[in-house]
Amino acid sequence: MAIAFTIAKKSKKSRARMGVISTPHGDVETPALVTVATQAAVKALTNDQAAAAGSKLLIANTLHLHLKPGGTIVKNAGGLQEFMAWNGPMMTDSGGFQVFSLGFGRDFGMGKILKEKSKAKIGARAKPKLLTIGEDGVLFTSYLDGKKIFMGPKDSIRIQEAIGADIIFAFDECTSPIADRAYTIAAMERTHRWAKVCLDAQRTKQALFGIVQGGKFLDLRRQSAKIIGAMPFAGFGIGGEFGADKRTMSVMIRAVVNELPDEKPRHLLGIGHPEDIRRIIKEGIDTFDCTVPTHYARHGTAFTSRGRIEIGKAGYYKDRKPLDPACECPVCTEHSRAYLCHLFRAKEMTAGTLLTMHNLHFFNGLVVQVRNEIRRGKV
RNA sequence: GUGACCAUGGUGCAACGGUUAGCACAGCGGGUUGUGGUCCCGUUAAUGAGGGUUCGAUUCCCUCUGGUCACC
Repeated sequence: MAIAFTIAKKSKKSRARMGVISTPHGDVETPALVTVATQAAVKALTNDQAAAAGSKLLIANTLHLHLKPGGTIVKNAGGLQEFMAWNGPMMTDSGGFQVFSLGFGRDFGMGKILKEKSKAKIGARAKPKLLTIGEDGVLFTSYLDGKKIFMGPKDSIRIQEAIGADIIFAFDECTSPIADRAYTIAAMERTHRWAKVCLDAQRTKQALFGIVQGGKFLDLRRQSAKIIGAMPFAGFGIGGEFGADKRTMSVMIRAVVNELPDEKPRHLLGIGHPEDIRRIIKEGIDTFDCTVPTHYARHGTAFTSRGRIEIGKAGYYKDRKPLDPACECPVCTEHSRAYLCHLFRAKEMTAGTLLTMHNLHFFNGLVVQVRNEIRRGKV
């Protein structure tokens, strides 16, 4: 394996642990937030800005980079890190989430976490329009030019090998939150078969993580974790949805973590609102990625120690305080809410940049705080 | 001074002699958890003033007020 995972301390109060993931591109202290850089860029930021905000480990996306510019371009540029000049560790997500997000997600305007009000309209047997899922993989319709793109587990691994991140993920099917038990079982079992194909296909020394599925069904989650956890992966991702509320999420993660080998890193895919961070770390999650700090920033939401701020509200025109008086990030030390409000309403790109810098600083700070609490035996 | 054209939410436009006057932006509220890079949903808000024709006028006519353009 090209990465090593060292656990420095296990909590006595929870399943939390702290440690270090060592990669050819440097070390990452865990627990860690993985900053999303889908298209080989943290949207709105330069690499230096992302690093200054405390981001150590980035995750790019295989399907997106495959569509543009293509794995070969990245490979010929010297690999992902060389290509984007990021001097640190990186992951690539396999494209499995896009089976959902470009399918059901797009067709029904749905996130992977189901909100009560969207439930009614969608038939349980509805099929996404832009893709077809088969035993060997998924036929995507490119959102860029309408071309049909086939991607199966072997293709995803080939592409991730070309892209060359330190940690790569098995190709899975992220099911929609409305999927019924029968469909979830079929998709889960297919994901398990694909996991085996990914392991067999791999030719590089990159760390390959398997992905646990099983949707909102606790027994399926256990089953999936047991099967995937027994495979010789370097680490594990936990994907899909986790039920209706935060407590259910904890229960599901706990059930999965209990089945996974203790000595290998566990990555929670796509979860991480501020209020989730301590909760998921306590269940034994080592790394997690989330678009919330960056995505919300570009839509005008700043996260602060005192809650969310919608910086576009006209009232902030007159507010000369920083976003978060308790924050020491460059945005909070230099800029007022009034200025940020103006930038956002004037649609200046800088608004997205500054809010992203702040949000990442805030989220990374929360993780550091929890890490320190583990160190001091408080979590 | 004369003539033409115009006057519709905060702004820019649309509509028709007939029940709830449409759209965009702005405003306000909400959403956005393995990112399709400024998005999605909801909501507030208007026929310049006065008279006339008509069953009924934002629409047609007159006057006034205000504006734009042209001419003297």
